[in-house]
Amino acid sequence: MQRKRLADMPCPIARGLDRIGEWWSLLILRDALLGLSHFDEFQRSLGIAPNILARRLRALVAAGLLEKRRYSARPVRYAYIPTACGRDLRPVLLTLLAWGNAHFAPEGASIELVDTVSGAPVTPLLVDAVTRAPITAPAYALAAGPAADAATRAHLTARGARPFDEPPQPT
Amino acid sequence: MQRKRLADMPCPIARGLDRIGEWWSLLILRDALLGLSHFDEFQRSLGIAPNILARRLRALVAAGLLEKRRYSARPVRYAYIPTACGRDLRPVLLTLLAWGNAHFAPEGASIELVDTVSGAPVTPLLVDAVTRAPITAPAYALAAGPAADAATRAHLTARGARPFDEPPQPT
DNA sequence: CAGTATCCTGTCCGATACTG
DNA sequence: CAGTATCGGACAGGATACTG
Repeated sequence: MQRKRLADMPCPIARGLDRIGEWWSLLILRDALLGLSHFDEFQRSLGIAPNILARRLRALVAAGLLEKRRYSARPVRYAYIPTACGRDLRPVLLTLLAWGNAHFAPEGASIELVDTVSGAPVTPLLVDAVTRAPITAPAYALAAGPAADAATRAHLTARGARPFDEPPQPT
Repeated sequence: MQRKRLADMPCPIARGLDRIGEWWSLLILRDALLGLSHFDEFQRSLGIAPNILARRLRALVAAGLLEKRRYSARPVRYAYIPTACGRDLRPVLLTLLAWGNAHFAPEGASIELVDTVSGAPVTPLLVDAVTRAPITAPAYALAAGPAADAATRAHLTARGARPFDEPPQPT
């Protein structure tokens, strides 16, 4: 067993990672969400070897994040379009982008999220979809869900529904 | 060149990926944000080999996501605490968690985000931090920032500030 | 243009044994 | 308990050549 099966873990983060764990996958998805759909568009944009790109595209299609759609009969040509599942990854990409800009772009952002009307840069914020309250500790926490197994339940409750990131207490 | 240097790419997503690209990293961060801090806590929680855990912890400390803090003098013992940068990863983890629950948990969620007061499950939503408007296409888009190089700028403007995920047009 | 077919290398990771 | 030291296997990824 070279690699533990991420998809078998109960944690939804691990399950998600199983689909996008290879570091090309998210970059391909990023480009696909930007509107790229043809093989050579990805290739030029990413500078990726063709065999690797083919492999990753196949995996993403198999994982249900991309859809292979024929757009030309002769010669046979396929476009790779994000599925609903793939499009739902957008918030993940955007938070990741914000994080990268905040911490690893000392010279300023090279790509940023903007309001298309005003053109002004936008800071994304994660809130409760219902109350619109920012999701911060300790008002929100991770807890065992209905399908949690005993181990997961014990793991979470042992820590008393820890808020998931409260400031570390000084030791 | 066996692997392109993710950190050298202009895209903030790629830069971020460079820090958390190995699939253990996010799981370790997840546990660290849940409050785990000792070597054997991570080891038990993840079922990871000790040498790998040591390597990943070292990398995470080097990347500035974790801080190594001595909590015992004899024997010398260290705790691994998320830094501010590591804590800022929380929204990424939470959106990833929501995505995993939405798409890869057919039997229901095993771990979910809850309101600590009511105990009710919470759906996270990404909004504009200022206006609190949900970030959806085409009102928001990715655009070249102040530090964008010519290639990046061309790449983005060539598509006319594509909304980053508008529904694929039927072909 | 859109891939496929080979070959190769790096390294992530697992297993295990060992140490202060 | 908190790691380090070795060893080996699997595979992601790179380079390149080739095909309809």
